[in-house]
Amino acid sequence: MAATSFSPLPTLTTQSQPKHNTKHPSRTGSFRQRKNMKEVKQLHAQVTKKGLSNRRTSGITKLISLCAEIATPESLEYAKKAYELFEGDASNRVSLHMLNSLIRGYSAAGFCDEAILLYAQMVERGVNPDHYTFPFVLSGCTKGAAFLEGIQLHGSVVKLGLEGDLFIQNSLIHLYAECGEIDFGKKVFDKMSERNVVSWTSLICSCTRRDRPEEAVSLFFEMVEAGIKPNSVTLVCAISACAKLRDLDLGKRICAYIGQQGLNNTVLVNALIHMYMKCGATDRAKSLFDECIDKNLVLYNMILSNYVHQGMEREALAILVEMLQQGLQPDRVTMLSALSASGQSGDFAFGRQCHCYVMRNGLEGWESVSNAIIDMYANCGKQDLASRVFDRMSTKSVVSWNSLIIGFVRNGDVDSAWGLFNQMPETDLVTWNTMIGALVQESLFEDAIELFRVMQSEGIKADEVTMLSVASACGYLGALDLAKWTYSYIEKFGIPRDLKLDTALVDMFARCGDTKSAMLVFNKIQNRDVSAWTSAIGAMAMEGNGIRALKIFNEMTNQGVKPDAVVFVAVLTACSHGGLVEQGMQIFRSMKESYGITPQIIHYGCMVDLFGRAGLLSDALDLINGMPMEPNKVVWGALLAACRTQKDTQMATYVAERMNELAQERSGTHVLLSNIYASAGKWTDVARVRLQMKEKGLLKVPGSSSIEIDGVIHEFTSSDESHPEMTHISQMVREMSCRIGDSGYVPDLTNVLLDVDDEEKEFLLSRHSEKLATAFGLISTSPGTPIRVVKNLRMCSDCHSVVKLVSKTYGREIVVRDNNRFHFFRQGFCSCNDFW
DNA sequence: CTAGGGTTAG
Repeated sequence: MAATSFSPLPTLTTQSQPKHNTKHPSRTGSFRQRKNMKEVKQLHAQVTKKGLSNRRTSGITKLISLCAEIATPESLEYAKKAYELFEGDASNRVSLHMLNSLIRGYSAAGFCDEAILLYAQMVERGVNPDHYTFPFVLSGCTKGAAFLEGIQLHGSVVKLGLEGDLFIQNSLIHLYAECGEIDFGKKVFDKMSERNVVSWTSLICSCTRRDRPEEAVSLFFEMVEAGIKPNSVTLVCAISACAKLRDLDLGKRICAYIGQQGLNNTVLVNALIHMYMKCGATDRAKSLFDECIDKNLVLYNMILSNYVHQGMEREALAILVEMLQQGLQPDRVTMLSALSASGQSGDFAFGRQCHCYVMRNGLEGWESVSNAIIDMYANCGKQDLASRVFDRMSTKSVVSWNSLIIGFVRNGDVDSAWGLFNQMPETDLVTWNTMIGALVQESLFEDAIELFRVMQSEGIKADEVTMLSVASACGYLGALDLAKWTYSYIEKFGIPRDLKLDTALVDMFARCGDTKSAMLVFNKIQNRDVSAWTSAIGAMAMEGNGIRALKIFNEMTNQGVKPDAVVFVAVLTACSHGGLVEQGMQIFRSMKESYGITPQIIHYGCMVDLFGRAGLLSDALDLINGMPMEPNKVVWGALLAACRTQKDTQMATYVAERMNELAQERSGTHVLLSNIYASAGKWTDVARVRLQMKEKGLLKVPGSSSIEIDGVIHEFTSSDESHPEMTHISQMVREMSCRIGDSGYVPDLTNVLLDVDDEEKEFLLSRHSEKLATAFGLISTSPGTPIRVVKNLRMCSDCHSVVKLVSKTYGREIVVRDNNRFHFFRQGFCSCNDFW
């Protein structure tokens, strides 16, 4: 009797995606696959013809086996149809063989669910799986990380008395370990009476892949000690563990086991080259690469991604051209690098070509490729195209959402990013880091801290990227208590401190006026780069300690660290605040002469400031007139500020006229600059640019001062009455004026830039935000406590005199941070010696 | 007919 086989067989729906990055469900397929499909079609035609039943059966078996090997959705469709043609008893050995092959095919293609479904249907029909079935179906589970199904299958293995089978045990080890349950795998491993090289390799490989490379390496040596000889697969796993550890010496020790087999294994050579590249042994990697006779796609992809990671887009393009000349067809991994390179270099034309290639070759079904396209468009400033790609994606994960919101943030549209953030079905650490960073970028520092608190309450663990944003927010708020809390948070939760975070911490303490802590952190930094040195020099500049800033700068150059344009801004600012005119001029000259750095407009701005603060207005003007570029608002602004302190109205008028002649500066260039910083993760610099924009009036912002009381930040803007304690504060301001008036204080009305009568001027002056904040500080803290105020603009001379007198009259230490430096007031004197 | 390997987006 011709019993039909059980049906239905699993149907591949369009949503069905391989669970693991295996073979791609390509529309075109490779040459090899096309050739095989031809054979499949021939076999299929033979099989569908009527003929002798036993001949058909062997044809079907052969067909299914071939299709399983090809393992593409198309070939699997054929395999399924072929099985339906089988007319024998579903439970006989031949049928079992066919079903095993089918499961093997689905597993190999990464269709985990279908493999499991086939297995289930097999059992349902009373067909007993054998010792071939389990390795096949378990391999599918491994690719789909189907842990629970794996446990069930493990149970069936035991029930069928197959738990002693070496192949099945090895499959189970691998399954558990790949699901992140390495200890489950180890349990199986420990119970084995006999272990072969595959057993060990499975464990080693999983440790490497699950980010436990140290364990992988120690297992490798354990295995060698147990007398098992590593084969090329073992070596590949161990070597990639070394690549992850960036440990060249360990890598070399493992290479000793390569032995006579030499380097005739492509995968091994690829792994070695990768390891050398990751460990920084570029020359060794390059020579191995050049010696390679059969450079394959994976090798090219590897080199390509390495170049892209290092920001070497030109070299990346050269590699891409070379691989095309070799006749290799770029795959999705290639495209990930190519798209990332186009984004990095902002090459929209090339990026679009990449997008077209992806569409032509049906690679857009891979989510990672579509995400990379979103990144590319966002990096090229084409956020609308990025959104369109996002909208068209059939499946999108949290990564896709992240890519889109990061694009909005990068393109300066934080509102849209925020809107999406609230809509996201799922968030992860990157999402939160992006949004916190976005708020810092927008100079919404308190909101950034608040969002960080929300993130904690959601149970998401912060990492070094989070803390980078939080630290720079604390720094800009000048909130010392918050800064200290942030520092201990990092210590308490063992958040890894990389160079970037250390630098941000130096900056944070410096901006909170705690130079001691800043330098303590700085002194412990190993391998300081120029940014780290810059933050220390910046700390000195903020104190007005020009001498020490210069000392640190010299120390840096003596240690062989090459100065960049940014560090000179810090050094020149320090000279300016310290009144070191001669030294400043010398440094400025040395930029070009000794370091080959052409001064940019920002450096000229510093010099104008330097001359201006020292009262050398005509020198400042000469410098401006001799500048190789057109002076901008910043340069003129520095001189104007100097005119104000020097009370040189004639020159002030001249400067004001020049400023009015300037075309309205477009904020576009600033957004651009802040985006450049944002893309480099330099949130501190981003915030600085944003603040500069505000100060330059590109975004109009009134003078404001803030003070932190018990972890809460109170902000005052001039003449703002909204604070709940305003009545008390007003009383206090009046009291302050009276008491310091007795010590001879006379308001300096030239600080009011409005044309109003003197009484009104005096009132406006008394409402300057730093006075309000100081008054609030006096009310809210117990006698003797230092008061710390942060002001967003330069302190006016009247407030400066008032705070000096208040510090004496009330016996308080008062610290005011203005937009570029600190003033420490004590006993009627200020650390700046009235020069700022 | 069975198990283990190299590249992979924010």
